[in-house]
Amino acid sequence: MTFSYEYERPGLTVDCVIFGLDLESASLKVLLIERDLEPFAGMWAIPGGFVRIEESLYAAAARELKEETGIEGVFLEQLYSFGDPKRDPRGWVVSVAYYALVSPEQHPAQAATDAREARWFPVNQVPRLAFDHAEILAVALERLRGKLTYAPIGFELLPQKFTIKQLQRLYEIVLGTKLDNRNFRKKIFAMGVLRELDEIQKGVPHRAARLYKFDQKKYRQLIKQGLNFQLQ
Amino acid sequence: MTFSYEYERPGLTVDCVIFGLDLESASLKVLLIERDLEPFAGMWAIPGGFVRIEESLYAAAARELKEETGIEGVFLEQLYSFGDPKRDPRGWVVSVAYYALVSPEQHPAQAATDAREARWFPVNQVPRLAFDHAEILAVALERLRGKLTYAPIGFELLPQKFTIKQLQRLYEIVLGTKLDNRNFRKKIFAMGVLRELDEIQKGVPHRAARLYKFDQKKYRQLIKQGLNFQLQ
DNA sequence: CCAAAAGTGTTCTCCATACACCCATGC
DNA sequence: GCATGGGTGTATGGAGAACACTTTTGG
Repeated sequence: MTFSYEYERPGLTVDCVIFGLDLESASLKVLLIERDLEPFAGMWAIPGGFVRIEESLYAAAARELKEETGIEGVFLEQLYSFGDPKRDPRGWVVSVAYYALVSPEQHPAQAATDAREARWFPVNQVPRLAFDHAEILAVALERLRGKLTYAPIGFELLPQKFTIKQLQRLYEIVLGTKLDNRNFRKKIFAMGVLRELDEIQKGVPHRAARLYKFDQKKYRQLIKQGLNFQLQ
Repeated sequence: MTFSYEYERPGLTVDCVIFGLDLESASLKVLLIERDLEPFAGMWAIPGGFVRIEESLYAAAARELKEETGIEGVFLEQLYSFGDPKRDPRGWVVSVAYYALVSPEQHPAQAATDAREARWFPVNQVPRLAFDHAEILAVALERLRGKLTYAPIGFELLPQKFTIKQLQRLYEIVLGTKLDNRNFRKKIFAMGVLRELDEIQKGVPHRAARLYKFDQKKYRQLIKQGLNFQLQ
């Protein structure tokens, strides 16, 4: 390794795959923006942009997320870096991809800086995407499905207060399986990471379900003790 | 996202955390190089270097691995990208870290381009490292331990032909646990990813153990069928 | 023949699964 | 009172964990 100025430098971007859960349509969605600028103007893409100097990768991802979609304060984790020399027609641009988990009702699609429009698409009905964004989305989906079974990140896709049935549907939708409600309840309660609230659902035309919260404190204690969250 | 030349560009490096298993000393080791150049000259570091234009990230990692240690043709996978603006005293340098798995007897430490020396260190006895390499190593270790339990990457750390006991020791060493040999055998055989060879160990002062090979074909069939490798 | 590691079965416990009915509420 | 989803218990099978002795080989 020698001094860096002897070497060509790539452009560096971050891209944020934003997942949201739509319980009504029972589908996992991804937030895309319609590009306003070349290259790929008019095409749909994962929101993202160039990293600024003196900015960490995480900070850049969080900034782009906010600038392009208005979303902030959500789960955001690095996914993978994409550096195929041909991935960007403008030249050598490496992208560090992140993925975010939000509950869409709290984050309606919102127009953005350099995009015409932002819109939620079901993950299995996305249009053709700019750059290598189809590949990035595929990697993100795989990560989400994998991580969901051994880490309690599912809660990030739900409102703070949720019913057990909603949590179960979340797993069914993302993993594409059917789960037995009795067994699911047993398992999720046995983990001891839910705090039962004194509230129930409002505005449903049938018996209202009890609401729960994810208990981060209890979860942290559990991992310290070496126990691991494992669903399915 | 606009044209890239409006933005500052970072230096881009790859770093390769190289893990090797030493069955004799029953320890997991990492291959480090002693830096010959500033910054951090004389200090130990993870091998790595700048990515060249027109080169994919994987290709850069594989090239650096070969140039700096002579190792090639081994398991090599992207780990994580590190972009803290202060991580390199020379300025803004982002690093995409990879990790490699090798069997050290097949890869004795070997001097390299811009290093004084290369040496294997037990992972819990590494010297102070240059840059943020201690953090990179920690992330790599965590990944290795995590992945070992659900993916058959352990074989990459052993010679092609190995005994069941060696495989068991591998898991014990990396995961830091003790395993029951009868249960371990049952489980590993039940997976059906080992091919029994007509050979036995040579040169041991006691009963020689049968040798096995990892059967990649069978493994691929199994994942196609949806079965998953799960140990512990 | 002795040291050292290889190799082998059984029991028990617990967790995952399968499965069907009553309950509470809004309309 | 009825439709709709909420909420509950039990029986069974299978996998993981615990556990100790015999076999083989080289020296």
